[in-house]
Amino acid sequence: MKYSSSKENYIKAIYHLEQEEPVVSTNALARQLSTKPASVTDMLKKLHEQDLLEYEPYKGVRLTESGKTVALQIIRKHRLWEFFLVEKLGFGWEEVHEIAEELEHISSRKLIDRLDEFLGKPKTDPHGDPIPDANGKMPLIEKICLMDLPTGIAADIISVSNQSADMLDLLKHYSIEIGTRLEITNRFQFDRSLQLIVQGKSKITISEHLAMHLFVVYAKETGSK
Amino acid sequence: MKYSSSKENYIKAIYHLEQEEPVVSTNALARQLSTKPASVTDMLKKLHEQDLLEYEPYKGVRLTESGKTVALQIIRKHRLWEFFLVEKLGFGWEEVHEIAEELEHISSRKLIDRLDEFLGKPKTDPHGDPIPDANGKMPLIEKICLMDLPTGIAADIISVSNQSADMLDLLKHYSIEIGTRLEITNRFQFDRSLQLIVQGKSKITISEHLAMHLFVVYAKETGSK
DNA sequence: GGTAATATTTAGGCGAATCTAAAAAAAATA
DNA sequence: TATTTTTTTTAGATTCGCCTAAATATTACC
Repeated sequence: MKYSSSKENYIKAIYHLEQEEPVVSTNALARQLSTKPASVTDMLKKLHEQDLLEYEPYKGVRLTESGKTVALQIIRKHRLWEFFLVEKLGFGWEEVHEIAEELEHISSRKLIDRLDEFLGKPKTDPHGDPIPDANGKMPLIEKICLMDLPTGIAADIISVSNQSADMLDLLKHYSIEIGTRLEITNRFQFDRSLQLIVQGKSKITISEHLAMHLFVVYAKETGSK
Repeated sequence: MKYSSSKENYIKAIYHLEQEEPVVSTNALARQLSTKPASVTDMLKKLHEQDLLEYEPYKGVRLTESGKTVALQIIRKHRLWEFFLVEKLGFGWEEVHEIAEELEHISSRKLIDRLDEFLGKPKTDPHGDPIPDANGKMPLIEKICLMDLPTGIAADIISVSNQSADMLDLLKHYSIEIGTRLEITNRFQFDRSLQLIVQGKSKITISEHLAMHLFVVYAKETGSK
C-alpha cells in the first residue's frame, strides 16, 4: 500500500508523539506538523478510514498495528538515509535531517533493503537512534544514560554517536569500544554521572555527557531462561 | 527556486521532446506525460508565467534559457541517481529508471553535488546517457556509431553501457578499454559496421551492435587552435 | 477556397490538502 | 454545579493538478 507524503508525515508524527503519551491529541499533532487543528481533524478521518489509526471524535488517536507498521517503515527509511548521508557523503549529523525528510518518502522497498545492505545493516543512525529492521523490529538499543539503574543487566556497546577525536580519545582512556560489555552499578544524582563495570572487571565513572553518546544493546541472557 | 514534482516532470518532458523537434506540441506532451491535452494547457500557462517557457496559444512551446537550466539539473539528478543505484546498490540498469523518477525530485543541491563526488563524477549513466555537470553542461559524449564519419577527429572511450561478461570479452579481444583512443576511418553501409584505428596503431572493424555500446568523448585538440 | 479532420483551449468540476471562522464538546474552575 | 476556557470539529473556501465535454483555432484535403 502506498500513501501520500502528507499522510506519511502524519503517521510518523503520531508514532513519535505516542512515545510520550499513550493517546495523541489533535492540538499536539497540529503543533508537531506546523499545521492547523482543523486540517488535522480532516486528515485523521481519512487515516481512520484506511484503518491506520483508532479515532473517535474528541478522543484523540492511536495508531493501529497496521499504522505502526507503516510508521516503522518510514522511520527505517529516514534513519538509513541519514546514515548514508553522513557515512557515505560526508554530511555533518546536524544537517541531514531535512534531506532525509524528503528521502524517506521514496517508495521502493527494494531500494531501501539494498541501501540497508550497502550500508552494512547499521543498528543506529548518526544521532544514535535505532533503525528498525526490514520487518519493522527495533533493535533493543538505548542510550546508556537512559537505562534503568538497578538492573544488573549487562549491555554491550553497539555504537557511538559521535566520532570526534576527543570522543575517541576519551573512550580509549576508559577502554571502551564497540562490543565492550558494561554494567551500571550507580547513578550519582548530583551530576547524573554513571558508575559502570567494564568487561566485568574495572570500575569506572563517566559523565552524563559521555553517557548520552553511548548506545547499548541488552546482552543476551546467559543461560537461564 | 523550487518547483513541484509535477512541474519538474513537464519541464523534463519538454526538454526531451525538444531534442526531436524545435517546438513541442500540446498533444506530444500529453502523450509523453500520460495525461490529457487540457491538463497540459493548464500547466503550460503556469510555467509560462514563471518564465520557464515561451508559450503562445496554439503555437506550441519551447523552454527558455531558465527552463533549460532547470531541465538539466533534473536530468543531472536523474542520471546520477541511476548511476548510484547500479554501481553502488547493484541494481540492473533496466530497473533503475522508475526509482530515479522519484529520486530526481529531491531538492537539496548539496546532496546532489556530494553524490556526484562520491560516485567519482561519472560522465554517463548506466544507459550511457551523458550526465550534465554542476553547471548544467553536457559532456561531449556520443555513441561512437553516431559520430560523423569523415572527421578524422580522435575520440576517447569514456564508458561502456554494458558490463556483461560477453561484452568485456569482446572488448578485450579488440584491446579496447576506458581511455582508449579511437579514430573512425570508414562505415560499411551494408551492416553499418565501423572501421577504427585503435590507439593510433591497429586497424579493426566492429559491428554496429558493439558500436552502439561504446561512448566516446571528443579528444582535446592536440596543439593547434 | 471551403469543408472536414485534427489540435488546442476554455469552461466547469473533482479530490487532496490546506486554511479561517464559527459551532460544539470537553475540561477546568469558581 | 454553572460558567468560563480550551480543545476539537464542522462548514465553507482556496490552490494544485488533474479530468470531461464543449468551443474554437489550425491544418489538411477535395
